[in-house]
Amino acid sequence: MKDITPKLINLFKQGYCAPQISRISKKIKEPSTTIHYNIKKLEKEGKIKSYKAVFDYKKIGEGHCTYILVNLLPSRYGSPEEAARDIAKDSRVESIDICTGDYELLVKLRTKDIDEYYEYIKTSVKKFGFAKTVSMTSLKQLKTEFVETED
Amino acid sequence: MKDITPKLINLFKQGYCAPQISRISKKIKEPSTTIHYNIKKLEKEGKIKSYKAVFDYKKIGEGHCTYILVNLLPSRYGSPEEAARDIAKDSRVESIDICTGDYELLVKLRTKDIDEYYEYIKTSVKKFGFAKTVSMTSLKQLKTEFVETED
DNA sequence: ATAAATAACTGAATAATATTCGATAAACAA
DNA sequence: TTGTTTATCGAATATTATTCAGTTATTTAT
Repeated sequence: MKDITPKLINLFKQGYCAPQISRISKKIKEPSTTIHYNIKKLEKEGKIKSYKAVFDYKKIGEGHCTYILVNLLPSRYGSPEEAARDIAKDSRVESIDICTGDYELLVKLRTKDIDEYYEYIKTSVKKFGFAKTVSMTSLKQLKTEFVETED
Repeated sequence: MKDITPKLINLFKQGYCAPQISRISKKIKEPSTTIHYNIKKLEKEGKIKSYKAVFDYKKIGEGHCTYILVNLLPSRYGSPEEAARDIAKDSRVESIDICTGDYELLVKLRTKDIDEYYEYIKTSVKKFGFAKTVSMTSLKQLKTEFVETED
């Protein structure tokens, strides 16, 4: 057996999906060629960046999700943006924002479990120069799990 | 001219996309029927929930993004989950998590501009019984749930 | 360890879908 | 107005997904 599942998940995180023109055509009752024309236009304008899969993260072994508010040591990087670019390289970092307020960065981290999360914090404090962090672990994600099923 | 664009964006937020089996087949050099079989399996297991488009939110007029940490009035709802379900109904709420820490909810809000954001806060404090909120407006998104941002 | 049952893989055929093309119509600019 | 660009859309073509059936691999039961 060749376990291609991890490869598929990885590709779907990058994209490798496409719009369903004929289904959209039926839904909004316009010719499929018109739908096609309009979608290509959205893509050319850069309004649509890609198409990707939505996962049930628990089921793919990435169930632990934590939002980390970060204060950076002023000494380590020239700017929060520079730090953020470095932090973003880790594939477990799902998103990273530079924000207003008491904390410069908001890092959304997905790990297998709390142990992997703890290990991440420990190494990152050193590696990136986190001066102070506040962690908010997600107990339940309501909106990302929402998928409409009516046709 | 029939402006289909808003309809398309709305549908793409729900799904209306599909995996590109033949492209994946070429990429990882496995027969397309094998790819097909494995993807269907992932779908049946619920590991993949749907396929969606990824937008450039600035370009589609949803450029203002704020993370709102929320304390709820204990009186209004029976549980934070109940409140979250109500809050999630607003299409401008991109995600909502029930979290550990000082604030029960983390709401990710996408609006056109700061004025719409302010209007949202004003009405939500009353409507959902927000006792206390802390707002972190995203100045720059280095990485989103979906794709890395290059600009 | 062996047999039976189940799950996974795959090529060939078919069904469904996207894309191209050319013609028309609508919107826009000078 | 007139010319120019943008948008719509049906018919033909190209590409892609899906089904099916045979095979192999893996797991389960005896």
